[in-house]
Amino acid sequence: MNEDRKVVTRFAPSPTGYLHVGGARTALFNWLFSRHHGGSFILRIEDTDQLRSTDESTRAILDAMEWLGLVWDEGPYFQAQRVQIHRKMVERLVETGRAYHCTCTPEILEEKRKSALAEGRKPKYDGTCRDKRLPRTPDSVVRFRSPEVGVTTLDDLIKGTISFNNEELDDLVIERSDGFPTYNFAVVVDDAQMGITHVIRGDDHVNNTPRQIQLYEALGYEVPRFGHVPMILGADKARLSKRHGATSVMAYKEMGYLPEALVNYLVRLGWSHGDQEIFSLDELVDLFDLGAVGKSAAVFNPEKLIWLNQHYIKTCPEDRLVDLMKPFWQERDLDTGDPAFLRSIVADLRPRAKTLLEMAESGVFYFQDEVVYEEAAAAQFLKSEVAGPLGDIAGGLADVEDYSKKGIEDFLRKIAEERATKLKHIAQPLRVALTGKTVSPGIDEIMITLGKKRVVERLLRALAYIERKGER
RNA sequence: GUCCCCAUCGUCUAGUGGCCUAGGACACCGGCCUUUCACGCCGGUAACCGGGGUUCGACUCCCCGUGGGGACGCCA
Repeated sequence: MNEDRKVVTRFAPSPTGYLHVGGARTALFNWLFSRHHGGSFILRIEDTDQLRSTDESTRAILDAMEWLGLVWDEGPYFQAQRVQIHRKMVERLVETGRAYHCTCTPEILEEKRKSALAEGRKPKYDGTCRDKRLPRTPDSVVRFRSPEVGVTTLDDLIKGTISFNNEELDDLVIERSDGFPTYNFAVVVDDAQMGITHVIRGDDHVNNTPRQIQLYEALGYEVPRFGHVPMILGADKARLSKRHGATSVMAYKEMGYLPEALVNYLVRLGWSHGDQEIFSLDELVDLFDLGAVGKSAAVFNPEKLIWLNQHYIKTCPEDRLVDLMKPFWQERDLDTGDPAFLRSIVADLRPRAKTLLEMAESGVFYFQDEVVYEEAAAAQFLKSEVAGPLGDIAGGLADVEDYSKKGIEDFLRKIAEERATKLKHIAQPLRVALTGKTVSPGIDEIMITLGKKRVVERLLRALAYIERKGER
């Protein structure tokens, strides 16, 4: 093929479910490849399976693509709307003798398949109708007349050269009895007519490729370059599926992952650039190429994704992080109306959060003036002996002029000293009084974020709680 | 079963015949910091699937085995 032609790639999902992480990685590689080479990227929905395709799935896939930032230059095109074109091309093959009508029933075919498997043979169409020159009938399908001898060679951009003996390949169906083209045919016609120069897809398609190459040739099309990316496996090395955990891209959004974390994680599953782990999208566009994609399957490792997510939470611009967090708190009916308050909360929470969801949950106490005490925390720390120091804090806070981390720490240390105890002994009770929990951001950070007024209110509530408990 | 692909720490990977006493990252284990939890910092455990070749020299090249994955649909 002409090497100086502009690169055109595509992602062609079938709308039979959500976008899963494997598909997302394929889309990402296509997107990066075209961007890197200054080409364009097309989205095509392969909906020729009328039974399983749904509009909801299409919508879900588009949403996920957008969330990941994989914007397409053309499309989405819908394959089912192109059936007239496909039929015309099928007709052309029939006319030239490269395809023929077949009336074998699915039942008979299935039987033959089973017995072939049982006898240890490779199941192949036996060519019953190949030379019968049958006319089209309501139940007939169209099969491609594939060469019986010779070798078809694939020069894969990732896997290298792969050869197939043509005798391994049988006469595949290219048009179903319902008049719709099958995948292997439609994909060839569409890729060729849309000018796709590089077909980058999962390596579960390797075995389809020689058939497709034969179709390109029979149709008189230029054969594109292929790059087959290895599969993503679960922890047990089996193909990644729901039983390994979340596989839907949008599920990761809901679990509080940042799109850049998922993108960074997925790109490193199979691709690398020396020892570098963190990549911005711009860097990826600059650095990505198929030559650095590995040949072997990779195990999906949620731990590393979490680490990346944590990294991106730590480095995300504050305003954006606040915007990302809002929906998580609004979902919990919390008041997100005070921008300064939110910014401060987010600043407290972000260094210790793995996901936005976790961040949202751990920050709920900021919004609740009536702090809910965890039972064990209250039992251990809200006891009568801490009423003294907590009372001192509540009473003395108004006079603290330097209400900063430093000033607050000095103030608390002074109270500890006066009470002849150590800061650590009053820190936990104070933490429980302010948050209801034993684990939280730093006391000083919380006090600044909450402000003196709320801190005093919470302390008074805690003192009342201690008193009530003492009476029982 | 047949065909196709793959094979470096538990995981993701660097490595393209001498730079390897095999590097980085996640996870894990210690230590430091400390008002909890994290963050951070410092340190540690841990791998070239096996066997034959080729070569002065193999993680790197070839063959065989083994293991894993994929395909074998009127699904894509």
